[in-house]
Amino acid sequence: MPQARSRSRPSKSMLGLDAVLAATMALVDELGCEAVSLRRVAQALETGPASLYVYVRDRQELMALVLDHAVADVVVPDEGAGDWRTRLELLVGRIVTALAGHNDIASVGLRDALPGPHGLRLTEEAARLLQTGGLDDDACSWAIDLLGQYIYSTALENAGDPQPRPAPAEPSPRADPTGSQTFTARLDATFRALPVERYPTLRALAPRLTGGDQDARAAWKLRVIIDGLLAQPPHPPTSHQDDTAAPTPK
Amino acid sequence: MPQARSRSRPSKSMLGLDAVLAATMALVDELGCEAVSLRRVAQALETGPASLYVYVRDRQELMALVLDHAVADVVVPDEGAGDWRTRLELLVGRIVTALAGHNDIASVGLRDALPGPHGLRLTEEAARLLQTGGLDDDACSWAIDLLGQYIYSTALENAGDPQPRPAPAEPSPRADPTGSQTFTARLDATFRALPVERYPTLRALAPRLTGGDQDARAAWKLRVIIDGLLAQPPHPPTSHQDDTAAPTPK
DNA sequence: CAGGCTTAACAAACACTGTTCGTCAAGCAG
DNA sequence: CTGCTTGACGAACAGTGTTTGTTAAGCCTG
Repeated sequence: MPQARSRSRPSKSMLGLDAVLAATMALVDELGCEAVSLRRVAQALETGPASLYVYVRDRQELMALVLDHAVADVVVPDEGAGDWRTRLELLVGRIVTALAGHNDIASVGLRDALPGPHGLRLTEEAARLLQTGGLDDDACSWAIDLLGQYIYSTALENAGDPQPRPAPAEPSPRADPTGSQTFTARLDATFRALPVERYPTLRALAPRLTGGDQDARAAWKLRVIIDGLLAQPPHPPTSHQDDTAAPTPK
Repeated sequence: MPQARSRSRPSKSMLGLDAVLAATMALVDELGCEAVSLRRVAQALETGPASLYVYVRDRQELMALVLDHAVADVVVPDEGAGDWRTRLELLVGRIVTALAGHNDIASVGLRDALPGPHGLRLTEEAARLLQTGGLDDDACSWAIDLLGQYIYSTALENAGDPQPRPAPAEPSPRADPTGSQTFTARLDATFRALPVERYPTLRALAPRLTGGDQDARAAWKLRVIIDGLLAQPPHPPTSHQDDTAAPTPK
């Protein structure tokens, strides 16, 4: 029996962790992760930066909580959605979409964020589906790792320009082409400007390297990964055979 | 004559871009990417922070140059190394090893860095090998994308603790288990501490999720990706068939 | 040689950043 | 009433990236 929590309602409105997360998420959507400072969050809540430390230990922890909050509404596909593979593709796709909808929040997951409760919920489901697919425990564990990398990388890639650039007061119409465009556009320009004699393959692929529908590309990459998982021998022999293509030259 | 100090030394002049990159790389190796500030780089070079802006437009550009510098010494496997697949696995493995050897420098590539000359050189070779393997242009382009995500994510994962934590003066012997260990160790602890009834699969996989040899894991993941690439139909029909497993519910 | 021009180097400053410390107001336990 | 906890917050600290203006040196032109 939990003792009735004294809802202390002092002078101010007890801003609460949820309000902090919501405000931070809004700022992430608008300005991008790096531009979100504790002072801006506090300002949006009409308080001082030190007040946030009641609910959060670090800026890192705040961003990790926001990252987890971003996937809170992802629902796992139920049994009627299809077989395990269809369900897994659906699940992963939903996670990517949820993350990509909040600017570059996925970059937090790529670096140093431990999975939060919602992330763990989705990870559990993904692992369960992989086991249903017949993967053994080792493949399952490493597949979870690989899928995590795919999810965060792809969400970040689909998130669009990570730096909306606060738009200086006078945006010169004939701006420097290397600084004003989208990241994808700059990458495209880089490939198209390559000298043909030194980079024949990349020049030939240049139109395709950055083009195409993002969702179709993401779905294709996910299909590649799952096909690759299914191509692994379901039961690797007891001894390691890692000398076939080990990337350790030393 | 206001100043006849010893500072104006001809030998002091011309610190050079290479010296800046070398100093930055050393600091990245020692402190990690985020802790590298322009002031620290300048201090290592015995100069002021503004001097760096002669060679570099941004901090971003500096880090991008360092990232490219990190793969400068990667040699592409020659024709005697084996077939295209063996050569590709060797090439990618070398890139991952080179990046992982410089702390969390790979995080720069995951975010916002355009490929530099050496990155382009290696990308060209990877694309060439993929074409040799029989992949069509679309698959080749998207495979380059996928391999890039794999390379940076895996290099970052293999780089070890991204925050060496400057070690406070009084490291309490009974330290908080959530703050003092390696990231991998904390992740491992997170999985092992999960309630069994809610996360049965993750709890069962917990020992394997974070364990194992990093190089073997990386090689396995790369094998999965290439197997998946080979499993794709070599010639997708002219029209898109992206409705089979598209992750866009809308 | 003088004069101009370019370049590298820097000091100082600006507008911020994350984080900590000390304090203050409110509610509750004794 | 006193204590004590909890949340809120002003002020400050030690940094941060970047800009600006000012030097000193080298180099080309005349």
